[in-house]
Amino acid sequence: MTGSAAHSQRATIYSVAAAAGVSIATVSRVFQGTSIVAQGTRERVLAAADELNYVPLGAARSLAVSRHELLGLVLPELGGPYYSELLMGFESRASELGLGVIVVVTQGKPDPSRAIRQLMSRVDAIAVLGSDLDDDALTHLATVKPLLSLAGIPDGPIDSLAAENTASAEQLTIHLLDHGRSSLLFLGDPDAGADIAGRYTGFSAALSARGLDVPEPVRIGLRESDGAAFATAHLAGEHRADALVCANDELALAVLAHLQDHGVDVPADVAVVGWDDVMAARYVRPALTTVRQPVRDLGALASDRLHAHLNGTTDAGAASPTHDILPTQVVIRSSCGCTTSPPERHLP
Amino acid sequence: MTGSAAHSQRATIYSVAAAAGVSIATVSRVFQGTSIVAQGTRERVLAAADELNYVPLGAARSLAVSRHELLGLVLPELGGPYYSELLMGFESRASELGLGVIVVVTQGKPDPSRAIRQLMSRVDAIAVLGSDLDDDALTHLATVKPLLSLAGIPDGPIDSLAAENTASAEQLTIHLLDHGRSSLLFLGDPDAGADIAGRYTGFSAALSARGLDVPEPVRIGLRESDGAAFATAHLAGEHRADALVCANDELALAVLAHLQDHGVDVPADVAVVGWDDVMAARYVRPALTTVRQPVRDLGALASDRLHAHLNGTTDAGAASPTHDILPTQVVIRSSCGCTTSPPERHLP
DNA sequence: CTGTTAGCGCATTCAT
DNA sequence: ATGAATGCGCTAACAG
Repeated sequence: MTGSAAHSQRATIYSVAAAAGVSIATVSRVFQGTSIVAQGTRERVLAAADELNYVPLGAARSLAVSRHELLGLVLPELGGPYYSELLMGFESRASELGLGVIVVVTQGKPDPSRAIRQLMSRVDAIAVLGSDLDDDALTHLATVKPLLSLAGIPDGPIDSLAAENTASAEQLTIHLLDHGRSSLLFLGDPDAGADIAGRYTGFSAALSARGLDVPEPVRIGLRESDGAAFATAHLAGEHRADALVCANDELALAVLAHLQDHGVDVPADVAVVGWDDVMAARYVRPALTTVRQPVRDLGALASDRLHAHLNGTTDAGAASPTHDILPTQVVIRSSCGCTTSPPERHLP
Repeated sequence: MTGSAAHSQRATIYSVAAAAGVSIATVSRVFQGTSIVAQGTRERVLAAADELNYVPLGAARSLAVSRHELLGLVLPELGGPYYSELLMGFESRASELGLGVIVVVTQGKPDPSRAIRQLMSRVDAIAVLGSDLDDDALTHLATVKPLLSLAGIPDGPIDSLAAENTASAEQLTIHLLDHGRSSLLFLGDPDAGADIAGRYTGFSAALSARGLDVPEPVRIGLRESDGAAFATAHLAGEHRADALVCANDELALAVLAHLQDHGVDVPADVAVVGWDDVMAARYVRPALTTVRQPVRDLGALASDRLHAHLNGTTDAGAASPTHDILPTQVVIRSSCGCTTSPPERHLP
C-alpha cells in the first residue's frame, strides 16, 4: 500500500488509555464529549490517540449504543440527474443530522431483496425509491425498521414522500391543448412506477375535461433507445399525434432529436414535452418544455423524516402513515409551441 | 409509522434460538451458512426467525469478525454524470464482492475532514476523489486504512487510479490544429484537480510540438455560469481564439450555447470541445466533440483494488504504491470542425 | 451435527 | 474528575 505503515494493528480504546495513563472510560469521554474531562487529561488522551493513530471502531460503538447512526437509501439506478440530486439532498441532510448513508442500487443486482435485507442489518432506517419491491415486501420491511417510500404510491400503509405529478401533468397537457393541439400521446409506462402513473393520470384528466378521448399510453421505456424506436415507428405512420407528452426528458430528447433528423419540424409539426429539466433540455433547439421537480429537497426531507422517527419526534407508533407531496414547476420553453424571447438557458 | 408493528423490541439471536429450541451457535450457522445444519433444525430456525422478524445486527457481527464489510467513497459533489457513474460502478462491484458502500459528499460540508474521520470508523477501506483534502492529509489517512485516490495525482505515496488525460488532450489538440486552427485556448483551472492539470499538460504538449506558444489556461470554474461569463468576455473581444478546449462538457456546452446565441458560428468561427461526453453533447448542434472516460469501470476497479487489499491478495505492506491509468476515447463529432455524416447520437 | 464459552471495542452506570 | 465493571449481539474455536 503506502509502503509505510501497515494497517495491521489498530489502536483500540485500551491502547490509548494505557498510553495516556488513564482508564478507557476517560478516553471514551473525551471522544464523545459526553462528560467533562480535566484539561490536562484531555490533552494527554488526545496526544496519545494521535500518536497511536486511533480511530474508534464504529461497530463497537454501535453495539454499545444500539444505534448504527446510518441511514439506508435504496435506488433503482443512478442514471440522469434525478437520482444524483436525490442522493445529494439525502446525504447532505443526513450528514447534518450526524448520520451516514449507505446506498444500494438495485438495478443489475441478481437478488435485490437480499441486498436490502443486508442493508437492514446495518442501518437505523431506510428510504426506498422504485417499485422493484412489491408493496407487500415493503410493508413487511416497514415492520422491522422505519421505512419511507420515495416517489411511490401516495397512499397505502407505509409512509411516503413524493413530488407532485398529476396536477403538473394536467397543467402541461392543458397548455398543449391551448396551443391548439388535439391529438396528444403519452409516452411511458404507467405501470413502471407511481410517478409515471400519476403523470398519465393528469394527462388523462386534462383530456377528459375537454371532452377528448384518452388514448392508451404508449408503454415504452425511458431510455434514449426507446425514444428512437418510437420516433421510427412514428415516422412510419404508426402513431398519429401533434403533441407528445414524454414521461421524462431523456425520452423526450431522444424523440425530439430523432424526429428532427428526419425532417419533422418541432414544434410546428409535433410538440414534445418531458419531465425533469435535465441540462440538455436547456441546450436543445427548440428548448424543451418540461417539469422541474424539487428532487434535492425531496432527498433532504426524506432524511428529516427518518431522523424524526428515530428520535420519536413524531407520534410514531399507532399514527396513520404520512403521505407528503412536494410541489413541482412546469417550465415552459419552446418545444411546446411557445416562442420564448430571451433564451433562458442560464438557469441554475 | 406503519401503524402496525412497533420497531421497538428487536429480536436477537437469543430470542430466535430460544424460539427454535436451539443454541445461538446454530442460529448463527444457518444465517452465515458457515457450517452444515440439519435440514430439520435449519427449517425450525428459519421459521422462528421469520416469525420474530429477526434481522441480524450488523454492528455485532462486525465487532465479532472485526470487519465492517463496508467501503467508503468520498466524492466532492454529485453533479453531472461523472460522479453518478463512478458511484454506480463502485457500488455495483462492491456489492458483488459482498461489500456495502457509504458515500460522503464533501461539497457544502462545514468540516469535510470530520466527516471523513467518522467515515474511517465505519468502513474497511476508502476511495477518495477530489482535492478537497491536501495530499498530506490523505497520506495520513492511508496510514490507518487502505486508501485509494481516484482521479488524483498519478504518483506520490498513495495508491491511485485515474482515467487517462494527457494523451487524449494532446490528441484532441492536434486534431484541432489539423483543422487549421492556430489560436487555441484552454478553459479550466489546472489547479482545481489533477485531471484538469493533466489535460492542460496534453494541450500544452501538442502546441509545443508544433512550435506554437502555449497560452496560459483561462482559469475558470466548470459550471454553466462560468462558461457563460467566459463567452461574454470573449464576445467583448477579451480573448482571441479560433478553438476552445474546455475542461469539461458542461463548460463547453455553456460556451457553445452562449456564443451561438450571439451570432457566433461554431465551429466555423470558433471550434469548441470538451470532456465527459454527457448526454447533451450528443443532442446539441453542432454535436460536441469530446472525450469519453471509462468512469464506471474506474469505479468498479476501485472496489476491486480495495477489496484486494482487504484480503491481502496483493503484496500489500512494503510494496510501492500502485498507479493505474485507464484509457479514454476521443469522440469526434462536429463542434471541432468535422462534418459527421450519420448523426451518431444513438450511442449508449 | 450441535451446544458452551470466550471475547470483539466501546458506552455507561456506579463508585470513589 | 476518574476508574472498575458490566453488557450490547454475534462469531468462532472447542467440545462433545
